[in-house]
Order: sequence, then C-alpha cells, then structure tokens
Amino acid sequence: MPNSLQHETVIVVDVETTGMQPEKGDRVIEIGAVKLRGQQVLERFERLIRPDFLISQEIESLTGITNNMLQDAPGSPQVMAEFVDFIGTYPFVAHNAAFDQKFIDAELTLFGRPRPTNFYCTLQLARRLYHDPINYKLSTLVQYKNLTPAPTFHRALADAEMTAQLWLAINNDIMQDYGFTFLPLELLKKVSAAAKEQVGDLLRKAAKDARHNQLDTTGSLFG
DNA sequence: TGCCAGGCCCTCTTTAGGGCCTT
Repeated sequence: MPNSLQHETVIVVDVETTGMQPEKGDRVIEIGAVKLRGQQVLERFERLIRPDFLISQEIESLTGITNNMLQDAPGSPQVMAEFVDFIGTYPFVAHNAAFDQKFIDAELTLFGRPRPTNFYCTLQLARRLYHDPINYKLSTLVQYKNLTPAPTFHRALADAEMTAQLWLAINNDIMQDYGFTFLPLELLKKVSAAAKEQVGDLLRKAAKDARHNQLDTTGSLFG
C-alpha cells in the first residue's frame, strides 16, 4: 500500500439512532468516530446518548444497545458538545453519508451548534469505482475488499472503524490504479459527483495533470 | 381512511417506477 495517501485529516463517523426520521423525532443514541490522518488513526470517539424516551425492541435487537445501557448515559447536549470539540473543522466521511449527516445536523441544530457541511460518502464512491460487488452494504464491501471485519456490526465505533478501512481502500485503489502519488480530497468530491461511466476518464486526466504539475515543480526547483 | 424517509441509481426511463442503503 502506498505510504502517501492523502494527508488531509478526516473524521470517519457513524451514528446509531432510534429510527430513520429525525424530522419525526428519531434521535441519535450512539456516535462513533475515528479521526484519520493518512492511514493513521489519531483519535477515537465513542459515546452512548440517552434519549428522552424508550427505544424500540427492534432497535435493541438491531444494534445490541438496550434501554438499560442508555439509562445512565449522558444526554445529547453533553455528548454533542464533546463531539464538536472532537471534530474541529475537519471534513466528514460516512457510509451513506446523507443519513448520518441529517441526524448529526438535527442533534447539533437542537443545541444551536454549527453543522458540518463537508461530507464524503463511501457508498457513493464505492458505487462509482467498484462494479461487481453483490451489493454496496458496508458489511459486503468490507468482505469484498478483504478488510478486517469488526467483531460486531451496527455499533457506531465498529462501523466507523470499518468505514475508515473502506475509505483507505478506496483511496489506495485510486492511487494504485491511476498512478497518483498524492490524492487531494477535492478530487474525490469530483469522483462522487461524476457519472459512473465518466469516472475512469476523470481520474486518468487528473493523474496526467498531477504528473505534469510535478514535473513543472521539479523543473522550477532544479532547472 | 390514508398516510407512513430521502436521496441516489438503474432501466423494461426521461410525461416513471422501483430498488438500494442508512437505523
């Protein structure tokens, strides 16, 4: 694996929630996050959050998070304050980022905190880059890329760790396949926004431009 | 009684519909 994956720091995040609709009152009950610089994990964040109501049996079964576990957990204002300190102004990475974004937005808005806006989505990137997995669930992609599965799925930090591995694998695949020595986040934004059939051309052109710029830099330094 | 997520993606599409992905 190349040792020069993009050096920009990202926050890889996952939330467990009471349901699918924050606009109907569903809440975050666990946040897990990994602060990643290059391939290095700088810091981890994991907190349960006590909601104002009992969670359903369905969610208890799905996540393994029970009402008993939540009864002594801190409330959202305390956890979100800690989370804001943890995330700084770094961009976010999540699997199906729209889901995590809307819940994090909802929790932060409740307490008048500024909402992060810069999200990268491993689901979207995987759909652009990988054409033959049987589906694009996080668990499937972890297996597809031969990554190390966490001991459990549907816990926030475990899923965030696996999303982080997937993020690195995606970065690594682009670098190896197209010959990048450095992968700017901005390029991944363009990959996400591109039509699937245009991704190859986009990356080949970007790699060519990157090599050209590198030659220019070398020439100006030593020429 | 009828409503019941939303955004993305694909195709038997584009004047649409259904499946996926997240909990």
